[in-house]
Parts: sequence; C-alpha cells; structure tokens
Amino acid sequence: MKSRDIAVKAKVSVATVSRVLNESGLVKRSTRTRVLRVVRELGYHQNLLARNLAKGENRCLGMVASNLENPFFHDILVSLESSARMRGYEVAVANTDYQSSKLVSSVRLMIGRRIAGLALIATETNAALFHELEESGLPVVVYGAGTAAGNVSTINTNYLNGMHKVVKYLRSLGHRRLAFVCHDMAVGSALEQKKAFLDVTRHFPEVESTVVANGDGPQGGQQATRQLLASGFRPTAIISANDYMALGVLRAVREHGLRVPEELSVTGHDNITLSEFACPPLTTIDVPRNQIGRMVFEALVAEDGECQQGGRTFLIDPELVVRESTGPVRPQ
Amino acid sequence: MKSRDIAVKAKVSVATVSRVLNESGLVKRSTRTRVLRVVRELGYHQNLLARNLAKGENRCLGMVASNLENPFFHDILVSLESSARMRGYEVAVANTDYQSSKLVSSVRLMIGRRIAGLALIATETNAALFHELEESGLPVVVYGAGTAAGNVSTINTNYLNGMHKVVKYLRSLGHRRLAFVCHDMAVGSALEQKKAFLDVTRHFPEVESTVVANGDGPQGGQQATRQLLASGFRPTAIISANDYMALGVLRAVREHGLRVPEELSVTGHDNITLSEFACPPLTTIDVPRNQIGRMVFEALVAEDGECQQGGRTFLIDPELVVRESTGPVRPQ
DNA sequence: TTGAAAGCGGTACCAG
DNA sequence: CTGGTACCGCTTTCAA
Repeated sequence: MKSRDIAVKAKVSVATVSRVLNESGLVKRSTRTRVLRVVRELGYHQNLLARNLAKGENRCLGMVASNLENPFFHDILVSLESSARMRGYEVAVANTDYQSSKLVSSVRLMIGRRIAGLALIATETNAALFHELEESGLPVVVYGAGTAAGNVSTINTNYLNGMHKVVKYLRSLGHRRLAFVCHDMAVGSALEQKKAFLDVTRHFPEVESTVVANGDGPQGGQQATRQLLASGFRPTAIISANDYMALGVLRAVREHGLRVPEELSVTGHDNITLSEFACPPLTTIDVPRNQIGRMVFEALVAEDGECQQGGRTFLIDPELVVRESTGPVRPQ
Repeated sequence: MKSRDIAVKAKVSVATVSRVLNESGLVKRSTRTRVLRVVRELGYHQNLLARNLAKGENRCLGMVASNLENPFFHDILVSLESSARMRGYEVAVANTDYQSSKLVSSVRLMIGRRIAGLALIATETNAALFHELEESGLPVVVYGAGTAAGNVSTINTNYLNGMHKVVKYLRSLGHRRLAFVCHDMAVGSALEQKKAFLDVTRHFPEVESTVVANGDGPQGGQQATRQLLASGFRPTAIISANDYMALGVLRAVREHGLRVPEELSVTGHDNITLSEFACPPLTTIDVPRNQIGRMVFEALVAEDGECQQGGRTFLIDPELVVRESTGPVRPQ
C-alpha cells in the first residue's frame, strides 16, 4: 500500500495526500476529510523509510549502552526518551554487552540509519571509532570518556569527588581496611572509577585497601566478593562500583555468614531504585540519571531543533546517600 | 556522502559500488579493492533508509513491551535479540509504560518502518489495534493475550497451572490465609493471572484470600503490601504477581516488623535473576524467558527466512522453584 | 565485468 | 487549493 493508492481512491494527487498527512500546506477541508477517510478505510501507514529519505532528516536519536540490564543505564534511556518524545524525536537503542565489536557494529548501524545524534553511554571504548565519529560531524555525546571537541560533547561524573565522600565517611566510622569491587573492564569510565579509588585511598595512608573485579551485575558482585573473602584480606567495608553489583556483594557477604553493617559495611554507587530495596538498604552515591538523560538530549539537539554544533562538557558532582548498609566498626 | 561520491572517486558506476557493498553480482577483484579503499578513505556508510526502501525489505523485528524496566521483559528482549542477530535481523524496541496510547503509537511507528514482524509483549491491549494488525498481514506474535489466527501467533504462560502449584505448595505448609499482590491493570495477562488466583483458591474452600493491586515494580509491591497489612486481613502468605513487585513486598513486610518466612511467607513469579538475590531468596514460579524469546523469533520468521504465515500457539508450563522466602506456618 | 536507467514511496517546488 | 514532477540514495534488471 502506497500513497498513490490513497491518491487514486480519493481522487487527488499524491502531493495532496502528502500535504494532509503532514499537515503542511493548505488543503480544502472537504478534500482533507476525504483523504483521511480513505486512509482509515484502507488502513494505510506511511512508509517512514521513504519519508525520511525524501525529507533528508530523521528525527531519531541513537543511544548505545554497555548493559541495559543495569538499571543505571536503563534509567538514562528512559529519561532521554522522555526528553526526546517531548520534542518529537524517538530514540533507537542498542546494547553492547561490554563488547567493543558490538559497539562498533551498533554505531555503524545507527549512522546508516542517519540518526540525528548519537549517545554513547558505554564503558568500553574504541579509539578508531571515536576518530571516525569526530570526522563524521554527527552530534555525539559520550558519557564517562574522552574529551569534548568539535561535534562531540562529554558528560562525566566526578568519580574522584564521589569516592572521596565515601572514603571520608567510612573513615569517620572507623574503617581502615577497604575493598573495592568493580567491573573487570579496564577501560573507559570503569577505569576512571578504579583510579579514583586508588587515588583517594592514597590520601589516607592509614588505610589498607584492595581491588577485586568481575562482571557487571549481581552475579559479578557476588563472585568478586567470594573471591575477596577467600583471599585472606579481611575488609571492614566494601565499596562497590555500582549498586547493581552491590546487590550481589550483599548476598555474598550474607552467605559468608557476616552481618551487614554490624560486621561488614557495604556501599554502592548510582542510587538506583533497587538500592533502596536491597537488604539492608544501600548507602550509596547518587548519580542523577534523569539529569544525565536531559543533558544527553541537550547536547544532541539544540534549542531550535537543529543539530547541536559545539562540543560541550557536563560534569556531575554526585552526593552521598547514607542508608543502612554502613555502620561503625566494632571491636572484634 | 552517497554512493555516487564513492563511484566518482573510484571511477566506477553506482551500480558497481552497490555490488561490492552487497557482495552481490560479480566484480573484478581489482575494482572491488579500489572501491573498498575509497569507502574506507571517505568513511562512507550506506544509507540504510534508501537501501531498505529500494530492496523493499527490512530485516528488522519490532518488540513492544509494557515495561522494560522489569527484568522479565528485558530478558525476553535479550533472548529475542540474540536469536534475531544470529539470522541477520535486528530488533527495534519500544516501551509502553502500560499505556494503551503508547502501545498504539509505537505499533504504528513500527509498521511505518516496515518491520518484518512484530512482537507484542505487553500486558495492556487494544481491540482496534489488534484488528488493524490482523488486517495488515504483518506477522505478529502476542504474549499473554488473544488467540492465534491468520498472521498472529500467541504465546501463553499457563498461569492456572503455575498458580495451582504455588497454592498447593503453600497449603502443604499449612497456609490458609493468602493474599495476592498484582498490577492494577485489569487487562490482558494481568487479568489472566488474577483470574487464575481466584479460580485456584476457589478449589480450596478452607482458604481465605484477598487481592490487592498497585503499579508494577518494587514501589508498587511495597505500596500494595502496606495497604494489605493495614487492611486488617492478616495473611500467612503473600503471592506476588511477579518477582519484581515481590522485591517491594519483601521490603514492606520487613518494614512492618515481620520476618520472612518465619512470620509470613512470600512468593514471586517469573524467576528473574534478581529473585535469587532477594533477601531472603524468593520462592517463585519459573517462566523461561529465553525460551519465550526464541519462540517469538520462530513465530515471526520462518525457517527459510521468509515471513511466517500461519498463526501458531505456544503454551508454557511453568515450574515451581522453592527457595527461602517460604516456610511452614508457625503457631502464633 | 560493468554502466545506464527504471523504480522504491515519499516530499516539495513550481505552475495553474 | 491542487497537480505535475524532479529528486532522496540505493538496488536491480537489461545491454553492452
């Protein structure tokens, strides 16, 4: 079914059909209703491929994320979608599962689709791809990596600051043996976060620390923690790279027979909704996903609806949220 | 940038460029490499809008779900994506947030995109839309609602059976006062599930029961449970419509000062990954999302890669998974 | 092995 | 207000 069919049945030209469907140009009321009736009768749906090709624009943004299963990424998507929807854009998503190859193929696919802007909310990176993106002129915003330039904007969380708040807080509770549980991806924002932990602990010479890594998610957190608790190092507090992993950390700690926070404190990062439903509710670092989603949209689409030009830089300063998974060190 | 540009720079025709990019037709080795070099040099990406328009096919499936934040839906998406990818398809997703209006607009958008098949994994329904879909001839598969016919297949979970297993199990532990916590959407699969609860409890005349509803997710489960515990009815076991809500149920029970399972048993439904990380780990009904994802793909795309024709029916018989959130009733 | 040209289903400009 | 028509960028015969 094509606009021609509608045109014939409604005894008008395709141009007119196009006009009524796009509410562009003037059309006599009677012809408009006639066309619309035929459209309804025939159950016609415009071919958006043709439409976008002809118009040369595609009001669609792309977002590629490392792991949409992690509510952190998902929340950003939801927020971005809502901003986008409000301005007549839709957003196409792709998951990379932390694989660089999927990152590349997803991005290529999106470029092929002629999206109006691209959000890279991924932990992993790919230098060649980034270069390609810079060349392309496509508005791009990347979270947690790289530097703003030309068409690419960046949004970063101040991990150093967040980590400092956590460690200072734990120190105030008397903790001196800290463990950091993080992803095993030694790139992008995961790396930043790990560096932040190392940097901050260095400033507290009395603190002993260790790092243990595994996959993202509860299972990853659980595995890493099992490993940690079996290692001989006996932390009084575990700092998790994100809340989603922390869920697994809590489980592993419990299964080891340790009570939280009486015998071991645990902190998360991101303040996802689930962190409040953890047991006990997680002390964490709040990273405002809503705000990030809005920033992404702003970075990609200018006020006037045109594509954004200059590369902008956004920095997020996260806050500490104290709940029940942390407490003072008790003498053994 | 267009294929014309490549053609000019490589001193060939656009037809040839098309041939090498699609590996269709024969091309002399030397020209092929020349074209590919130019493509790389110029960082050219095919315009997929034009390509799909010209080819008249779009190897892309659509999935619209009620709430991708609920890991149940998300797992189905992941599974479908993996099946699709293996056969050269991609999948476009849309979220409806349980709103019928979003359902309709998302589906229309997908039809406009000329997707090859559509999966409706949504709780809510819309009669007019379903009718429209039947007319369209587009391969459709719907989860948890409607009946197979023509181009539409259905996948259903045998809620009755699952519910029977749960109630029988709880009865064997001595429970006689049961509460069912579910979504407040009185349509589609949510309705089926509620009916299943009502039907099954009717078969156990000694059982007292009540139903309380709220939004999906932990907050919904929490709210509903607060309401329940304040109502005066004092259940010995709470059956949650899904694990994601159950997370909130557990929290509300805990915050009410009741211990699970000693003072109150809780069950979930779906067996999402998180159910194992709940505190205590949830007794639940396993609904195999992987299998559902594969079924969806099978229902949409035939073996030979053609569109599927006949409407098929799949029925899933879920299993009980006993963990630590349920226990025998203790004398008060 | 390659090129020319007719679509694919729309949009948008120009006449009338 | 409405119709005719030249594209949009790519695929696919048909000839050469």
